[in-house]
Parts: sequence; structure tokens; C-alpha cells
Amino acid sequence: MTLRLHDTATRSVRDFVPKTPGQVGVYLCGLTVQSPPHIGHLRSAVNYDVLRRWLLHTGHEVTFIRNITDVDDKLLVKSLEQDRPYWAIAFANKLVLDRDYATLNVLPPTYEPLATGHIPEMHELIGELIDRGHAYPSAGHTGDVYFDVATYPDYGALSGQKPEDMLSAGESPERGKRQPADFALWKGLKSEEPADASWPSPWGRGRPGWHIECSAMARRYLGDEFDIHGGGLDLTFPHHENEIAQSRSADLPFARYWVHHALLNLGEAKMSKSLGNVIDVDSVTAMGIRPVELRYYLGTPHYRSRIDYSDDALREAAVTYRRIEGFVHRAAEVVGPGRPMDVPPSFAAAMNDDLNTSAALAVVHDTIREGNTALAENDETGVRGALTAVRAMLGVLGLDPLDAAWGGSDRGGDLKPVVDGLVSLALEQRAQARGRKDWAAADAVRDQLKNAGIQVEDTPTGPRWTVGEQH
RNA sequence: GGUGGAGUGGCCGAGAGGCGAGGCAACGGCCUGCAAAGCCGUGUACACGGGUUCAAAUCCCGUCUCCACCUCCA
Repeated sequence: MTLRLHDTATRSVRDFVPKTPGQVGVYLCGLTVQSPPHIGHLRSAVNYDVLRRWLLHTGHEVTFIRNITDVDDKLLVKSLEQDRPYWAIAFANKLVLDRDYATLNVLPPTYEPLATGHIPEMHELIGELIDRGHAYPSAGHTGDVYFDVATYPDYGALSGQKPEDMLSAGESPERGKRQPADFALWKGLKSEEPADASWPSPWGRGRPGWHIECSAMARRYLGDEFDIHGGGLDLTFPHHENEIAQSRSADLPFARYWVHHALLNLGEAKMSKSLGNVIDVDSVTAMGIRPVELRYYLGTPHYRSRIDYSDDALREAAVTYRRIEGFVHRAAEVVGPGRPMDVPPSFAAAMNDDLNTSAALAVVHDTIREGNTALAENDETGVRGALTAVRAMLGVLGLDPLDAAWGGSDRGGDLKPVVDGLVSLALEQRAQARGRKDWAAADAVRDQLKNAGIQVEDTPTGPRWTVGEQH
């Protein structure tokens, strides 16, 4: 049973065969850090984190490269608006992004290259393209270098576009392009732009075009040919199309599979910095949703399905996750955390089927039902089996409640030993009251604890308590 | 105008020719002193109109609505 993945280049689900057996190179287009991230960006991170964890679980070694674009037009505009260096804005946004990745338990990439750290690699690639006749310095004296789309016959193959059918690209001055579809590899410094956003080059001072960085950095860290290139659906054209054109024209085979995830919409339009319809991690947390619950919400639908964001759907996802979490905690209290190893075959089949996380979750719920039954019957073997299976599956999804990554987010976790001592005093009184069938006194204890934020429930192995409104 | 995709029960959300994924909510039952948690059960869902087929949510034709990309975008 092998992984099958949807490949945008062929518009079909294909068997995934890595270039080198057991080793997978992944290049994911990260963010342009022109603004703080919103939960749509985090969906992207979560989707590819699940892919990565599944590859790891199935015994692959994964080199995972996720870039940061830290210089671009919008950053320069903001720099002028705010009278603040573009790099300070970029770095501040990157810090928030780093925090959010960690908050959502996204594994750190093997490496996270910055565009501005790879100017020489870009120059090298641009030079090769000029030498091969695929790129040309602008006809004016702008310092721009363009890719000559006409020299790449397959242009449009990835996105299914025909250059002649596309709407003409805007009204911006062409600055010496041979044809409108040609795109900038290098942008000459303009007088109105901040001077600190430029680097020397064989074609004069300037800065990189958007697309060249990914071709150059993927080559540097993953080699001339690598396995998977990922990103949002909205990057298919022009970004990924242009990457292919550049790399192939330099005689690099480039990516073997193109994996694109669908976007997260808010109010009938994709969540976007430009539109301003943005929800970030902090606003979700302010709703009382924990990060792990947000991750569940973002990671449960299939990665190629659009998510129409709503507060209610997010809250419902949180409730569902609490059911999962409740089982894991109750089971672990009885049999210990166990050692998650194998995953049920039906779960594996779902994941291998183009990462069908929804179907995989159904297996998690089925297993939890069995585990809950075992718990009710004091069947420790059954509980242990269900728990380790559930934790293994949740681990693949990055959602294991016992993962240390979520440590601080468990309600009341830090004070648990202290509270446990206090609560057990009260529970002792309740037990005595129940012993003499003084239900009013027993319930009074329970109600007082509830008012203090502590839920008490009776189980076959005695009362247990939790902080918060669930479990 | 071109290209790709979507419309599934009160809600979320998989599936893609034939046994009702799963979850939330609701209702009934079991368990419980009562709860909570859990378990069992209850739904004639597939945008609309035609067609193909023994059988269609799934295939074909048409219609409507929506989204994305073609400009920066996860």
C-alpha cells in the first residue's frame, strides 16, 4: 500500500514514488512576510505538516524546506508608508509567524531559507538563463532582467492556461519587456524605492523578482530534481508556472509532484491580507478556542477542499476535539499513556488515499468508541489497545493531546498537582455524604466545585475531575 | 473571455454506480442516587431538469448558484 497524491501537473491522483527510495525532498512556498499571518496561512502549514508526519510515519526521511519571502513590492510600499526599514517590518512579521507555527505544533522545517539570503544563487541562475537565451536584460536602461516566455513552449502547462487566452496583465508600464507575459527575474532599483532594498548585480543594483528565489533555493537545498513542491492553490499561476519555466529552461528537472491545497474563505471570499477579511490566531484564542482545537479545525477537512470559515464551525470542531481528548485522558488515567506505535490499516488506507484526513478521523472516532466501551467494562487490555492506536493516529495528525507541544494549553495543567490535593479533600467529604446517602450534601460539594470551575464525574474507577467546561 | 473547482440531511464534513463514513445538535433507551461522561438506537441527504443503467449522490446532456486563478496572494 503506497501513498497516492494529487499532482496538479497531471490533474490526477498518482502513486507517489520518491526519486530516492525512503527519502523525500519537499519544498513548500511559505509566506511573504508583508503582514502578520492569518489562519488561512496556518491551514497551509498544517496541511503540509500532516503530509510530512505521514511520510515520516511511513518510514521516510524528509528534507522539508519552507521558504520566507522577505523582500517584495508591498514590503517596500509599507516601508515608505511607515518610515521604517522594510527588513524590520518583515522580521517582525516573521517572529509572529514563527510563534504561530509553534503554537499549532507545526514541526520546524529542516531549513527555512530567506530570499534575501540567496541573492548569489539567484544571480547564478539568472546568468544561466541569459546564456541559454531564455532571459534578457530590459531594452530600456532599467536594470530589469526578464524571462522570455516565448522561449519556453510548455509555458502554461501546469495551470492549464494558454498565454494567448489570458487577460492582458494590467496597465503597468512594461519597462522594456518583449511581451506582456514575460516576468521579472531581477528588478532594477527605482529612484523612489528604499536604497537598502537593493543589491549589486551584473545588471546593476536591484532586487529579485518574486519567482526566481524559489527556483534558486529549491535547487540549493533539494538539488536539481526533487519530489514534492507545495503551496496554495492561488500560487499555481503565475508563481509556480514561472518557477517551472525558469528551472526547466536552466535544464533542471525540478519538482516531480505538485501539491496544492485549497484556500480558507471568510464571507464568500478567500481570507486575504489584501481584502482585509482576516482572522488570526489571537482572535481565535480570544474566543476561548485552544490552539489544538484550531489545528483540528484546519486539519480535518480534506486539504483540497475549501474551508468556509465560520465561528460556529470552529466551535463545533473544538467540541469534537474535546470528545477525542476526553477519551485519551480518561484512558491514560487508567492504563498510563502507553507507547503509540502502529496505526490501524483503515487509517493508513485513508491517509494513503491522497491524505484523506476526514476518512482517517472516522477511524479515530470508531476506535474511540471501542475504547470507551472497554473503559466502561474495565477491560484494560482493550483500553490500552485503543489508546495507543488513537494516540498513534492523532500523532500523525499532530493532534495527540499528550504531545508535550500542547503542554501549556491543557486547562489548569500547571496547577494540577496543587488543585488535585484540594479537590481530593472535597471529594472525600462527598464520598462520606454519599456513603450515608445524604445526596443533598454530596451534590452541594459537587456544585461548589463546579462553581469554582471544576467538573466532577463518577467513573467505574471512582470520581475524576477536570478543569473547564468539558470532559 | 480563458482555465480549474464546488453545491451532500438542522449544522460540519467524507464518499464518487449497488451494503446510510464520521462528528455536532435533536429525540428515545441503557448506565447513574441524581448528574456528567459513555454506550445503544432513531434520518427516506446528495442544487435543478432530462437521460443512460437491473441499479445514479456517484456516469452523460442541459440549467442555475458559488469559489479560485488569469494582478500581489497560503
